[in-house]
Amino acid sequence: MKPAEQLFRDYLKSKGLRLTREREEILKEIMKIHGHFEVEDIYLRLRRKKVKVSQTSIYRTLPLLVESGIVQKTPCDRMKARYEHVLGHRHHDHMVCIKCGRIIEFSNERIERLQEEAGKKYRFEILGHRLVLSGLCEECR
Amino acid sequence: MKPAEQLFRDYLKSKGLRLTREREEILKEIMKIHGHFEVEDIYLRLRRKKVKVSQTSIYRTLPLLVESGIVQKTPCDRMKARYEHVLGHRHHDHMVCIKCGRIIEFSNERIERLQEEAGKKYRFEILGHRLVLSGLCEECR
DNA sequence: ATGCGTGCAAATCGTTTGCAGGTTG
DNA sequence: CAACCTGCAAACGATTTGCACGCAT
Repeated sequence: MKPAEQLFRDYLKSKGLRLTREREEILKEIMKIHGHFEVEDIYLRLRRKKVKVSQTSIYRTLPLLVESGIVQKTPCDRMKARYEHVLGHRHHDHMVCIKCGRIIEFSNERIERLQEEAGKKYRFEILGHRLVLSGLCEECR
Repeated sequence: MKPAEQLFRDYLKSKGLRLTREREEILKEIMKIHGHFEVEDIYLRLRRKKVKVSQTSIYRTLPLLVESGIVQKTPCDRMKARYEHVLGHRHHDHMVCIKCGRIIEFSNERIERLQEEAGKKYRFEILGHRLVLSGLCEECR
């Protein structure tokens, strides 16, 4: 069994919830997507494979996946929520184009280290962070 | 006349648009808010002062303010769009204690420079950024 | 058997749009 | 007058919720 599914199962059990076929299918599909996705993406991909899961179930499952640390909501300008799975993915930050909504992922080791330093300076224990650069992407500027 | 209003007037003129009473009131109110805001915030604040402006007008004015560089859309998780005015603000970042909610403002010149570098690497024009460290403050750890 | 889960359809919420009347140059 | 603006109400699209039935423990 894959770590993501194990994690999810443990999380659900700890909350007295169940790992149903639908939740399993949704998780499996999400783990196949490397990059951002929307609710509709999952729905269409599953439907294309004749896997029967309603959009409602996807909407209801996503918060559970976020809560269990497998999936993250990513920042966005648009109305539609975007997500990405986060297991086995190194941490990265985001640039969001305020014009077209494009999201560029990047990561910078030195920035991470400076954040740690800033934390120390204020005796603040950093448990997580989120850096978003907003601006114009190459095509929109 | 304040620079923001001048900027806006120039922008509008360049597009053949007009600086109406409504647009002026909206801009004035936005410039008073130091931090982020939502459409409804502006609406309620104006209404409380008996200034008559419809939500529709706010929705229609915000893109103009963004386009003219006075206001920025800030990335967000929620459904509601959030904005902030961007003129004449020194930038700072935040540490948020997840236990007591305390917010520590800090700024770090070297982090800013590294961000600029990262932007250049992707040919991304950075107009704003937002760094949030979440964790435990001195007293809560 | 007891709840939790499901899909559907209706409801909700933020935002956008069509329209009729008002204002500006 | 032509073009822009406004407020209202209706439309819209993403998400949430109420409900009746189904399924897991």
